[in-house]
Amino acid sequence: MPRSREQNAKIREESKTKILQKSIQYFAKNGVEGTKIGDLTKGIGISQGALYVYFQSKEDLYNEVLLFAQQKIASEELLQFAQMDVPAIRKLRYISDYILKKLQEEKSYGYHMLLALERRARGLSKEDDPLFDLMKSIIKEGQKDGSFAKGNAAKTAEYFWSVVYIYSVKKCNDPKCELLTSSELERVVRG
Amino acid sequence: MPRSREQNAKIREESKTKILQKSIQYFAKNGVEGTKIGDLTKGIGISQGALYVYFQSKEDLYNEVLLFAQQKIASEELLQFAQMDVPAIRKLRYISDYILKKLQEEKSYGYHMLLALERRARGLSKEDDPLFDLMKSIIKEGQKDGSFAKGNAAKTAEYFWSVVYIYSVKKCNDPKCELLTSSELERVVRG
Amino acid sequence: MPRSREQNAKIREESKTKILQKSIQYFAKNGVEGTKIGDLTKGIGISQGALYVYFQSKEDLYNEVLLFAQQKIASEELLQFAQMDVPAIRKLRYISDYILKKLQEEKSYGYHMLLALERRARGLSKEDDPLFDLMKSIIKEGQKDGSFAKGNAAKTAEYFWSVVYIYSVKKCNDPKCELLTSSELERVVRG
Amino acid sequence: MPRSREQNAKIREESKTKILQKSIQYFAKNGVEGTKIGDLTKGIGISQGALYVYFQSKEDLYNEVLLFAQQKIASEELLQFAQMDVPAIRKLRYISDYILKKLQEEKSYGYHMLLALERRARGLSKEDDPLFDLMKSIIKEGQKDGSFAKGNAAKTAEYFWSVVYIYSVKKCNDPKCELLTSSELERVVRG
DNA sequence: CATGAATGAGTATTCATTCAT
DNA sequence: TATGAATGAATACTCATTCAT
Repeated sequence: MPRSREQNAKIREESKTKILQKSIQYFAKNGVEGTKIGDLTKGIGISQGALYVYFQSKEDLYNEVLLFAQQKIASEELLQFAQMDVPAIRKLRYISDYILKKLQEEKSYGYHMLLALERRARGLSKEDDPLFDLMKSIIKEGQKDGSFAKGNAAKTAEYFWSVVYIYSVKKCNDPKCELLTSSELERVVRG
Repeated sequence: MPRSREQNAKIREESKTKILQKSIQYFAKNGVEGTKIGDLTKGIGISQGALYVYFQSKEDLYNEVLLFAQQKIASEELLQFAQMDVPAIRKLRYISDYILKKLQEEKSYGYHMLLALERRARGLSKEDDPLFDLMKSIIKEGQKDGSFAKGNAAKTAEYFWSVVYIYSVKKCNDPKCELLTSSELERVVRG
Repeated sequence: MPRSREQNAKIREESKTKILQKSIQYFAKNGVEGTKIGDLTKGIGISQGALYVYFQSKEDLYNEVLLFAQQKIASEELLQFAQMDVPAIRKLRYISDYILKKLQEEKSYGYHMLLALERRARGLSKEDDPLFDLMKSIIKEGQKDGSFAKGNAAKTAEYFWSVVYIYSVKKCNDPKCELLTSSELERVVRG
Repeated sequence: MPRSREQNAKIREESKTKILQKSIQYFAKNGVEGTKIGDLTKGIGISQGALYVYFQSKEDLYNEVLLFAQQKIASEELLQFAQMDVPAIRKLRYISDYILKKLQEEKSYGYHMLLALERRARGLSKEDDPLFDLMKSIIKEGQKDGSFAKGNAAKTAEYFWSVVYIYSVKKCNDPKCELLTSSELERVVRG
């Protein structure tokens, strides 16, 4: 009895997700050029051919991995902090605490964050994205109530996430490295 | 009639420096894995063989390029600011102004800075280096006179240079990107 | 549907053996340095990449080829002559006849013999090997019954195989060259 | 004052001889393909360019080295033994003693002998040469007086020199290896 | 003639991708 | 779909030879 169309789609989706999930650490640690398909598939536990069933090319896989990481990060509680009914300065603290705690505790969180921020932090993309918008709106709010430094909110948001990015990179390369404290991280916003 | 020993030494020195100098932008833009020896030598205007007269391997070249960039940055006026007879806060300002102005004006300064900071910023090296020591001593001084935020000076110095690094990366990938202002950069130190 | 594990193992085994088998003549004729991977793979009828699926490097392939040739030679009837219930002098004659006949008739036998003896004959190895042990024991036996010249049996065995080696080389380079007769070859042992 | 034509010729000859002399060990140890011009010239203590003043190519140098080695060996006392007024068996002994003693005592004698015999021993040349003729005539003489085994004298001479060749190779690769004794060597002739 | 830096064709090796099973 | 052997274009590196000085 052949599988139904839905079952097939589900299985396909699961396989694809498994590959994306496990690819993240390779791209995070070694970049696109530094990641070898042979190592990757061996690490994942699939054949090289299987990869090309789900992805057209290494480049394609990498792009999907970036999207996957962005969605993972954005689907976290992170975005919910923006809607809490507390002053901007508290929101910022919740976010900083959350990120730094996760970076400290979950190795994979660093990989996700690194890849989620990669293109923007390196100046390769200016596209809108939820993380950026989140921080921008909090900064505007905080500037209005006087608790944050004046200045271009978009620029400051980018500053904030750039710092998060570079510390994700550090943590990814050296898991024992010391992270910033929340108040250190917040300096870039609060001035 | 052969060239004199000095002539040869000079030719060798010049060739090696030319290679190092011109390699910087390739490694800064593309990293080690992304830099192809064929492109590199074509860009420099030498044969592939010539490269291997001076460097044992691509990896070797890359390491020498990193050192070269570090020395270039450290040989700038940058280190002299530390010895000026002004308060720490003024030294910091001179340094911030200097770096941001150079990053803005000279494309190659970004390449040098990026490579000079690369290993440390990515958590791949903890070795002492002049830039790091410079900032650490200024921070200690500023903490003593109360103008900078308290905290581990080494950690704060690393924070500062990490920000300089990531903005060098941005500038390298997108020459038109907007840089931080000095006071924005200084936030990570002043709190 | 993927091949079964056994099918793959068989394919691998066959491919590897095919490469080893066909490489022999290249290394026998041209040595390691004189053998070009491009020529070799073209001659075998495979891509260059395929070679590196089975062997780590040219050096590695060469070493495996040496072993393969040794095993091939040692798996021949050659070793069985030692156990026959005849005097040493007859064993020696059987062996001499066998080797010289095969050298004469099968071009590939010369390649195998050449490579099997290569390292020992050139003074690059003193390891025990079946051919050497075979001859040593026959020599000891023949010395005991007085039919062979006195002297260090190991040294005499090496002498014998050295002569076989150099005539294999000759035959490999000049297929029309005249070989020794058995009694000429046996002189080194019989005195 | 420019040098006279003769002086120039003499200097040229000396330089060339020096190169030939010192090249021998490289070709003896590593063969043509295994000998790198860079190593060779460095070892000799001349520039790479200088080599091409005297020799057209590596191949050319190698051929001249072979000739040089042959002449060196043939200019030794070796050839004089043939004219001594003693039985063939004594001549053979003188020659065997002489060769084995020189091989034992002078490392460079092995290199010369190896190269002098190289092409013939490997079946790459059938040209007449003095060593070969020397042995052939002694063998014929010994066969006439009944002290040597019957058979084709040319073939036996080749056999003799092949053994000398392979033991030169051994000695060259492993200077501590044990050589044959004269009577062992003579077996191939005496039967 | 001598030097040694430079060349570039040649060579070994890698790796993303394909394809028969 | 899944496998992994095979491909071949790309890549790093070598080395005999040339040439300006």
